[in-house]
Amino acid sequence: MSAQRKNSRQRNAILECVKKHEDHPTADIIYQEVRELFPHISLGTVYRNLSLLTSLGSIRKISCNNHADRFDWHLEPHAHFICSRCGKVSNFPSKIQLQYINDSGDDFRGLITDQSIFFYGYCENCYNPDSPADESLPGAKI
Amino acid sequence: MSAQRKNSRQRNAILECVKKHEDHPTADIIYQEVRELFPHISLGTVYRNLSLLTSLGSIRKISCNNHADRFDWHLEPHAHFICSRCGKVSNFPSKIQLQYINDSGDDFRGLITDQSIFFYGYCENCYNPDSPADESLPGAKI
DNA sequence: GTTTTTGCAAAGTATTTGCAAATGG
DNA sequence: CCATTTGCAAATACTTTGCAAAAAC
Repeated sequence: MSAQRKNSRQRNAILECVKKHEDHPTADIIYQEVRELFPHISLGTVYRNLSLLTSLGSIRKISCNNHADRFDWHLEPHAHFICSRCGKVSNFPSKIQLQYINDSGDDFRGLITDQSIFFYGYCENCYNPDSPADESLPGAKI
Repeated sequence: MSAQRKNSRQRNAILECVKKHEDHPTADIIYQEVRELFPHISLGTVYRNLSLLTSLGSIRKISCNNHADRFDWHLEPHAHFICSRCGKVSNFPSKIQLQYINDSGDDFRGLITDQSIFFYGYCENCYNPDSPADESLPGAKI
Protein backbone atom coordinates (compact mmCIF):
# COMPACT_ATOMS: atom_id res chain seq x y z
CA MET A 1 0.00 0.00 0.00
CA SER A 2 2.81 2.42 0.75
CA ALA A 3 4.42 4.13 -2.24
CA GLN A 4 7.65 2.70 -3.59
CA ARG A 5 10.72 4.73 -2.95
CA LYS A 6 13.07 5.70 -5.74
CA ASN A 7 16.58 6.83 -5.18
CA SER A 8 17.40 10.44 -5.90
CA ARG A 9 20.73 12.19 -6.05
CA GLN A 10 19.23 15.23 -4.37
CA ARG A 11 17.89 13.24 -1.44
CA ASN A 12 21.24 11.54 -0.93
CA ALA A 13 23.01 14.89 -0.99
CA ILE A 14 20.55 16.32 1.55
CA LEU A 15 21.09 13.39 3.91
CA GLU A 16 24.86 13.65 3.53
CA CYS A 17 24.66 17.36 4.22
CA VAL A 18 22.74 16.85 7.46
CA LYS A 19 25.27 14.20 8.50
CA LYS A 20 28.14 16.61 7.97
CA HIS A 21 26.68 18.94 10.61
CA GLU A 22 27.02 18.79 14.35
CA ASP A 23 25.10 22.03 14.77
CA HIS A 24 21.46 21.22 13.96
CA PRO A 25 21.07 23.12 10.66
CA THR A 26 17.83 24.64 9.39
CA ALA A 27 16.25 23.70 6.06
CA ASP A 28 17.57 26.92 4.59
CA ILE A 29 21.15 26.22 5.66
CA ILE A 30 20.93 22.80 4.06
CA TYR A 31 19.47 24.36 0.93
CA GLN A 32 22.37 26.82 0.67
CA GLU A 33 24.91 24.05 1.01
CA VAL A 34 23.31 21.50 -1.26
CA ARG A 35 22.99 24.22 -3.87
CA GLU A 36 26.75 24.06 -4.35
CA LEU A 37 26.29 20.55 -5.72
CA PHE A 38 22.89 21.08 -7.34
CA PRO A 39 22.65 24.74 -8.28
CA HIS A 40 19.04 24.36 -9.46
CA ILE A 41 17.70 22.46 -6.48
CA SER A 42 14.66 24.12 -4.98
CA LEU A 43 13.79 24.83 -1.39
CA GLY A 44 10.63 22.80 -1.91
CA THR A 45 12.72 19.73 -2.71
CA VAL A 46 14.80 20.28 0.40
CA TYR A 47 11.70 20.55 2.59
CA ARG A 48 10.10 17.54 0.92
CA ASN A 49 13.15 15.38 1.50
CA LEU A 50 13.83 16.53 5.04
CA SER A 51 10.26 15.70 5.85
CA LEU A 52 10.54 12.31 4.17
CA LEU A 53 13.85 11.48 5.86
CA THR A 54 12.31 12.46 9.18
CA SER A 55 9.34 10.19 8.72
CA LEU A 56 11.63 7.36 7.62
CA GLY A 57 13.53 7.87 10.86
CA SER A 58 16.84 8.66 9.14
CA ILE A 59 17.04 12.06 10.79
CA ARG A 60 15.17 13.85 13.49
CA LYS A 61 13.35 17.16 13.40
CA ILE A 62 13.67 19.64 16.24
CA SER A 63 10.72 21.98 16.40
CA CYS A 64 11.73 25.34 17.87
CA ASN A 65 9.79 28.15 19.49
CA ASN A 66 9.31 30.90 16.90
CA HIS A 67 12.29 29.85 14.87
CA ALA A 68 12.80 27.63 11.86
CA ASP A 69 12.88 23.91 12.52
CA ARG A 70 16.27 22.25 12.80
CA PHE A 71 17.46 18.81 11.82
CA ASP A 72 19.68 16.34 13.63
CA TRP A 73 21.17 13.09 12.41
CA HIS A 74 22.04 11.90 15.93
CA LEU A 75 19.25 9.49 16.67
CA GLU A 76 20.22 8.42 20.21
CA PRO A 77 17.89 10.35 22.49
CA HIS A 78 19.40 13.47 24.03
CA ALA A 79 18.11 16.75 25.36
CA HIS A 80 18.49 20.05 23.52
CA PHE A 81 19.03 23.61 24.57
CA ILE A 82 17.29 26.26 22.46
CA CYS A 83 18.27 29.91 22.63
CA SER A 84 15.14 32.04 22.77
CA ARG A 85 16.92 34.97 21.19
CA CYS A 86 19.06 33.67 18.31
CA GLY A 87 17.36 30.31 17.87
CA LYS A 88 20.61 28.36 18.11
CA VAL A 89 20.17 24.75 19.15
CA SER A 90 22.81 22.80 21.02
CA ASN A 91 22.99 19.48 22.76
CA PHE A 92 22.39 19.75 26.47
CA PRO A 93 25.62 18.75 28.20
CA SER A 94 24.13 16.56 30.96
CA LYS A 95 22.70 13.14 30.35
CA ILE A 96 19.21 12.93 31.71
CA GLN A 97 16.96 10.11 32.69
CA LEU A 98 13.19 10.29 32.90
CA GLN A 99 11.58 8.76 35.95
CA TYR A 100 7.90 8.01 35.82
CA ILE A 101 6.56 8.76 39.27
CA ASN A 102 3.18 7.14 38.74
CA ASP A 103 2.07 4.80 36.03
CA SER A 104 -1.14 6.42 34.93
CA GLY A 105 0.59 6.61 31.55
CA ASP A 106 -0.89 3.16 31.07
CA ASP A 107 -4.24 4.90 30.78
CA PHE A 108 -3.02 6.56 27.63
CA ARG A 109 -4.84 5.41 24.51
CA GLY A 110 -3.15 6.14 21.26
CA LEU A 111 0.45 5.67 20.19
CA ILE A 112 3.60 7.35 21.46
CA THR A 113 6.27 7.52 18.77
CA ASP A 114 8.79 9.97 20.12
CA GLN A 115 9.72 12.14 23.05
CA SER A 116 11.81 15.23 23.51
CA ILE A 117 13.28 17.32 26.28
CA PHE A 118 14.11 20.95 25.69
CA PHE A 119 15.76 23.55 27.84
CA TYR A 120 15.09 27.12 26.86
CA GLY A 121 16.98 30.25 27.73
CA TYR A 122 19.77 32.43 26.43
CA CYS A 123 22.96 31.01 25.03
CA GLU A 124 26.39 32.24 26.02
CA ASN A 125 26.41 34.78 23.19
CA CYS A 126 22.92 36.13 23.79
CA TYR A 127 22.93 36.14 27.58
CA ASN A 128 23.22 39.65 28.91
CA PRO A 129 22.98 39.98 32.68
CA ASP A 130 21.55 43.50 32.26
CA SER A 131 18.40 42.12 30.67
CA PRO A 132 17.37 39.21 32.82
CA ALA A 133 14.80 36.69 31.66
CA ASP A 134 11.26 36.78 32.95
CA GLU A 135 11.02 33.28 34.31
CA SER A 136 13.24 31.17 36.50
CA LEU A 137 13.92 27.52 35.95
CA PRO A 138 11.07 25.44 37.28
CA GLY A 139 11.97 22.50 39.48
CA ALA A 140 12.81 19.12 38.10
CA LYS A 141 9.40 17.64 38.87
CA ILE A 142 7.35 17.48 35.71
CA MET B 1 13.72 50.97 32.46
CA SER B 2 10.94 48.55 31.57
CA ALA B 3 7.81 50.03 30.04
CA GLN B 4 4.90 50.79 32.35
CA ARG B 5 1.98 48.53 31.98
CA LYS B 6 -1.56 49.81 31.58
CA ASN B 7 -4.58 47.71 32.20
CA SER B 8 -6.70 46.75 29.22
CA ARG B 9 -10.09 45.11 29.08
CA GLN B 10 -9.01 43.08 26.09
CA ARG B 11 -5.95 41.69 27.84
CA ASN B 12 -8.02 40.73 30.87
CA ALA B 13 -10.55 38.98 28.69
CA ILE B 14 -7.79 37.09 26.89
CA LEU B 15 -6.29 35.91 30.18
CA GLU B 16 -9.69 34.89 31.49
CA CYS B 17 -10.35 33.01 28.29
CA VAL B 18 -7.11 31.03 28.56
CA LYS B 19 -7.95 30.24 32.18
CA LYS B 20 -11.34 28.86 31.19
CA HIS B 21 -9.65 26.23 29.06
CA GLU B 22 -8.20 22.90 30.11
CA ASP B 23 -7.41 22.00 26.52
CA HIS B 24 -4.46 24.21 25.51
CA PRO B 25 -6.20 26.53 23.01
CA THR B 26 -4.52 28.16 20.01
CA ALA B 27 -4.41 31.92 19.47
CA ASP B 28 -7.15 31.58 16.92
CA ILE B 29 -9.47 29.72 19.27
CA ILE B 30 -8.96 32.43 21.87
CA TYR B 31 -9.61 35.06 19.23
CA GLN B 32 -12.90 33.41 18.25
CA GLU B 33 -14.04 33.27 21.85
CA VAL B 34 -12.96 36.72 22.95
CA ARG B 35 -14.68 38.10 19.87
CA GLU B 36 -18.01 37.33 21.53
CA LEU B 37 -17.16 39.94 24.16
CA PHE B 38 -15.19 42.31 21.91
CA PRO B 39 -16.55 41.87 18.40
CA HIS B 40 -13.95 44.25 16.95
CA ILE B 41 -10.89 42.77 18.63
CA SER B 42 -8.19 41.88 16.17
CA LEU B 43 -6.07 38.79 15.90
CA GLY B 44 -3.03 41.04 16.23
CA THR B 45 -4.20 42.15 19.66
CA VAL B 46 -4.70 38.55 20.70
CA TYR B 47 -1.20 37.59 19.59
CA ARG B 48 0.32 40.68 21.20
CA ASN B 49 -1.32 39.94 24.52
CA LEU B 50 -0.65 36.22 24.53
CA SER B 51 2.96 37.01 23.88
CA LEU B 52 3.01 39.61 26.65
CA LEU B 53 1.26 37.35 29.14
CA THR B 54 3.74 34.61 28.30
CA SER B 55 6.72 36.84 28.91
CA LEU B 56 5.17 38.06 32.17
CA GLY B 57 4.88 34.42 33.20
CA SER B 58 1.10 34.54 33.58
CA ILE B 59 0.63 31.79 31.02
CA ARG B 60 2.84 29.39 29.17
CA LYS B 61 3.30 28.88 25.47
CA ILE B 62 3.55 25.38 24.01
CA SER B 63 5.36 25.33 20.72
CA CYS B 64 4.14 22.49 18.53
CA ASN B 65 5.58 20.66 15.55
CA ASN B 66 3.96 22.03 12.39
CA HIS B 67 0.92 23.30 14.19
CA ALA B 68 -0.11 26.58 15.74
CA ASP B 69 1.27 27.34 19.17
CA ARG B 70 -0.94 26.57 22.14
CA PHE B 71 -1.33 28.28 25.47
CA ASP B 72 -1.62 26.87 28.96
CA TRP B 73 -2.42 28.61 32.21
CA HIS B 74 -1.22 25.71 34.35
CA LEU B 75 2.19 26.89 35.44
CA GLU B 76 3.29 23.89 37.49
CA PRO B 77 5.67 21.96 35.27
CA HIS B 78 4.11 18.99 33.53
CA ALA B 79 4.76 17.02 30.37
CA HIS B 80 2.59 17.30 27.26
CA PHE B 81 1.49 14.91 24.61
CA ILE B 82 1.17 16.32 21.09
CA CYS B 83 -0.72 14.51 18.36
CA SER B 84 1.30 14.59 15.16
CA ARG B 85 -1.80 14.33 13.03
CA CYS B 86 -4.45 16.66 14.50
CA GLY B 87 -2.15 18.82 16.61
CA LYS B 88 -4.16 18.30 19.77
CA VAL B 89 -2.21 18.86 22.96
CA SER B 90 -3.00 17.09 26.21
CA ASN B 91 -1.36 16.74 29.57
CA PHE B 92 0.70 13.59 29.85
CA PRO B 93 -0.95 11.43 32.50
CA SER B 94 2.20 10.32 34.35
CA LYS B 95 4.21 12.60 36.59
CA ILE B 96 7.81 12.61 35.53
CA GLN B 97 11.02 13.50 37.27
CA LEU B 98 14.23 14.44 35.50
CA GLN B 99 17.40 12.85 36.81
CA TYR B 100 20.68 14.38 35.83
CA ILE B 101 23.05 11.48 35.34
CA ASN B 102 26.17 13.59 35.15
CA ASP B 103 26.64 17.20 36.09
CA SER B 104 28.37 18.58 33.05
CA GLY B 105 25.38 20.93 32.92
CA ASP B 106 27.50 23.05 35.22
CA ASP B 107 29.69 23.72 32.20
CA PHE B 108 26.77 25.46 30.58
CA ARG B 109 27.29 29.19 30.13
CA GLY B 110 24.22 31.24 29.52
CA LEU B 111 20.86 31.20 31.26
CA ILE B 112 18.26 28.48 31.44
CA THR B 113 14.77 29.93 31.88
CA ASP B 114 12.48 27.06 31.11
CA GLN B 115 12.29 23.41 30.23
CA SER B 116 9.76 21.19 28.55
CA ILE B 117 9.07 17.55 27.95
CA PHE B 118 6.96 16.46 25.01
CA PHE B 119 5.70 13.12 23.92
CA TYR B 120 4.68 12.84 20.29
CA GLY B 121 2.48 10.35 18.58
CA TYR B 122 -1.11 9.80 17.61
CA CYS B 123 -3.96 10.55 19.95
CA GLU B 124 -6.80 8.15 20.58
CA ASN B 125 -8.87 9.67 17.77
CA CYS B 126 -6.09 9.76 15.20
CA TYR B 127 -4.45 6.44 16.00
CA ASN B 128 -5.26 3.91 13.33
CA PRO B 129 -3.57 0.54 13.68
CA ASP B 130 -3.67 0.10 9.88
CA SER B 131 -1.24 2.99 9.40
CA PRO B 132 1.46 2.45 11.99
CA ALA B 133 3.89 5.21 12.91
CA ASP B 134 7.41 5.19 11.55
CA GLU B 135 9.34 5.29 14.79
CA SER B 136 9.10 3.47 18.09
CA LEU B 137 9.45 5.08 21.46
CA PRO B 138 13.08 5.66 22.32
CA GLY B 139 14.22 4.56 25.76
CA ALA B 140 13.98 6.77 28.77
CA LYS B 141 17.69 7.65 28.80
CA ILE B 142 18.19 11.09 27.33
C1' DG C 1 -1.70 65.28 28.68
C1' DT C 2 1.24 61.63 28.00
C1' DT C 3 1.91 56.85 27.33
C1' DT C 4 0.11 52.48 26.31
C1' DT C 5 -2.95 49.76 23.77
C1' DT C 6 -6.01 48.89 20.10
C1' DG C 7 -7.90 47.79 15.30
C1' DC C 8 -6.79 47.42 10.86
C1' DA C 9 -4.20 46.05 7.11
C1' DA C 10 -0.09 44.87 5.24
C1' DA C 11 4.19 42.41 5.62
C1' DG C 12 7.05 38.70 7.16
C1' DT C 13 8.65 33.96 7.93
C1' DA C 14 8.52 29.18 7.44
C1' DT C 15 6.61 25.59 5.07
C1' DT C 16 3.58 23.15 1.77
C1' DT C 17 1.54 22.19 -2.68
C1' DG C 18 0.05 21.81 -7.86
C1' DC C 19 1.83 20.76 -12.04
C1' DA C 20 4.49 19.74 -16.19
C1' DA C 21 9.02 18.05 -17.11
C1' DA C 22 12.88 15.06 -15.76
C1' DT C 23 14.60 11.01 -13.64
C1' DG C 24 14.84 6.22 -11.76
C1' DG C 25 14.20 1.37 -12.02
C1' DC D 1 7.23 2.72 -19.88
C1' DC D 2 5.19 3.96 -15.58
C1' DA D 3 5.79 5.72 -10.94
C1' DT D 4 8.39 8.82 -8.33
C1' DT D 5 10.82 12.99 -7.87
C1' DT D 6 12.15 17.49 -9.29
C1' DG D 7 12.08 22.71 -10.13
C1' DC D 8 9.37 26.36 -10.23
C1' DA D 9 6.02 29.38 -8.58
C1' DA D 10 2.11 30.21 -6.17
C1' DA D 11 -0.37 29.29 -2.06
C1' DT D 12 -0.86 28.47 2.78
C1' DA D 13 -0.49 28.92 7.76
C1' DC D 14 0.85 31.36 11.47
C1' DT D 15 2.65 35.40 13.50
C1' DT D 16 4.49 40.09 13.67
C1' DT D 17 4.46 44.99 12.68
C1' DG D 18 3.47 50.16 11.33
C1' DC D 19 0.44 53.56 12.18
C1' DA D 20 -3.35 56.62 13.40
C1' DA D 21 -7.13 56.55 16.64
C1' DA D 22 -8.87 55.15 21.24
C1' DA D 23 -8.25 54.03 26.00
C1' DA D 24 -5.86 54.14 30.45
C1' DC D 25 -4.07 56.58 34.25
